[in-house]
Amino acid sequence: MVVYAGQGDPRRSIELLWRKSAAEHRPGPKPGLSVDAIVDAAIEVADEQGMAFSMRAVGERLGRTAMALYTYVPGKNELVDLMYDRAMAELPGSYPLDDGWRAATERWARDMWEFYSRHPWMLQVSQARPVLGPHEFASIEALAAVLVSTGLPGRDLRGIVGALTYFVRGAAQTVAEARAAGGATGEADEEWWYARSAVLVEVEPDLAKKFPMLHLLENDREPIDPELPYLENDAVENFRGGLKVLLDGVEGAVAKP
Amino acid sequence: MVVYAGQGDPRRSIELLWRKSAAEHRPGPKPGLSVDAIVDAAIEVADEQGMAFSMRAVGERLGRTAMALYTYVPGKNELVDLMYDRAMAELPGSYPLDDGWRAATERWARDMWEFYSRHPWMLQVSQARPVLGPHEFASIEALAAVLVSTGLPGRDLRGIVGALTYFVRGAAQTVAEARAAGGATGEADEEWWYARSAVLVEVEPDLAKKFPMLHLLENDREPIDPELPYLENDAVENFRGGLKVLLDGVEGAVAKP
DNA sequence: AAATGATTCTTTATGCCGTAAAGTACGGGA
DNA sequence: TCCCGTACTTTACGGCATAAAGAATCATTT
Repeated sequence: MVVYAGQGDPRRSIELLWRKSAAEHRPGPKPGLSVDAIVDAAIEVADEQGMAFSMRAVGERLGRTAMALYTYVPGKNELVDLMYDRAMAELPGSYPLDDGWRAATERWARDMWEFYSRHPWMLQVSQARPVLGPHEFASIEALAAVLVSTGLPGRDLRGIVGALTYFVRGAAQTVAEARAAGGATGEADEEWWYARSAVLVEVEPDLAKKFPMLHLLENDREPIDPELPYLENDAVENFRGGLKVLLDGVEGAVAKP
Repeated sequence: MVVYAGQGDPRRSIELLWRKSAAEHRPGPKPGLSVDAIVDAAIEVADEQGMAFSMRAVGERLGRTAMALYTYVPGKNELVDLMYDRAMAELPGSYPLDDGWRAATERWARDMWEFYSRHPWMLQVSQARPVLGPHEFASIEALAAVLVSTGLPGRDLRGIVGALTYFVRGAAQTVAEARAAGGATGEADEEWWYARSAVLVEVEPDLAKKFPMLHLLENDREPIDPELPYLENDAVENFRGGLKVLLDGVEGAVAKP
């Protein structure tokens, strides 16, 4: 399930994100919950069960029914926006530039990678439209500050920010989904590959001859961390290699204006 | 909704993908449908309604109930795998290298961009594990052939393939989801921004001062195609700029081994 | 002190979804 | 002609988000 940002009433959504609600409440029972408590609980549930968590599950974790949440939050979409921005608060607001923009950008990429490992459901929140919460702004600001220090004009930087963001998200998504798929079926990567490659050669014996370039791509594979499962090793290797190429490209732009 | 590849019975799934089912059917009524007819109908529905299409909707398009599909296809997951591989058949199996690998790669990127525009639901099929269908293989083979021609070793190429793929998918996702979100609510980008920026300045008047680097990023914006909505122009600009930087990085690797 | 009415939270219900299970109608082989 | 596997429908189940209505609570007004 992909969740699209900001579809409800704009005023209500943004005031919730920036916590600008009037805190007064006179009559009636005292509120036993709060937006923050709900958001935190929802993040916990999503970390465990993925984006397909249910309002029931969040309510249960708080000892309430699903409908109780609707007192504090207009709906699931808005709750996801709040979760998104709340999680972003974990990310650094700035990166030291002592070792130059490249080291800082690498640091940013690693932080993002680990962040998405902790909160894989974040990768399923649509990027089409920003959530417009305070921590989302802060997180983009941190990367922007690093890249502005290259001296490149905004026109170039926008493409670079996009490329870096897409790249990190894509790489993180691959491992996240591998873990989710493996976790869901309890099937490790090795078993998965074993079962399928057996059928594959049976069904298409000339696979290697039909797609020779693919086989060339598989050369020189060196295990990085034998503790990690197959696909994760792949992903880590690809992440490092891809990031290097990307940053080389940026370096080229910085050198020759 | 994100759909994970290959979770069912491996033999059944792969034989379906490669269309290796025994075609004999003796007793009983003649089949009125076929796997291909179902897959084509499902793609049509998904093109219109996105990945959250329902089995009922696909059945209706074929004049059947949802359950009729289960005679041909084990479940929705397997159907999505089939749709994925079927759609991939639209992509070229090879790219001419007459103008060099860079021109060919740019062509590939543009093809992918347009492909994802036609079939945005493809972006929601998990990339963690390959579908292992014939057209998926062919499509990766095409890009691999282009990149192998650079002479770079497989170790480098895997990272580059990843970076290119993540980048194109990410860029395409941004427009695809913008269109989907706009289409769902009938809200154009301009209106969306207008409503939200008004509330935003009201809620946080010092936004520009709090995030100064973000504002630097917004410099020098030039409209590319005034026909396109706001966010799509952005996306096209970012796509071109990001791809340039990425390919510059590859060029650096090719020049200096 | 009692009544009012806003507020929290639960209960119930609606209409989606994928798909399991059971039933019906068809038609080739014995 | 009967048999039985096949194509397809009907019905049903459990799960989802959430609308609507009711119960319980408590600051404020009378």
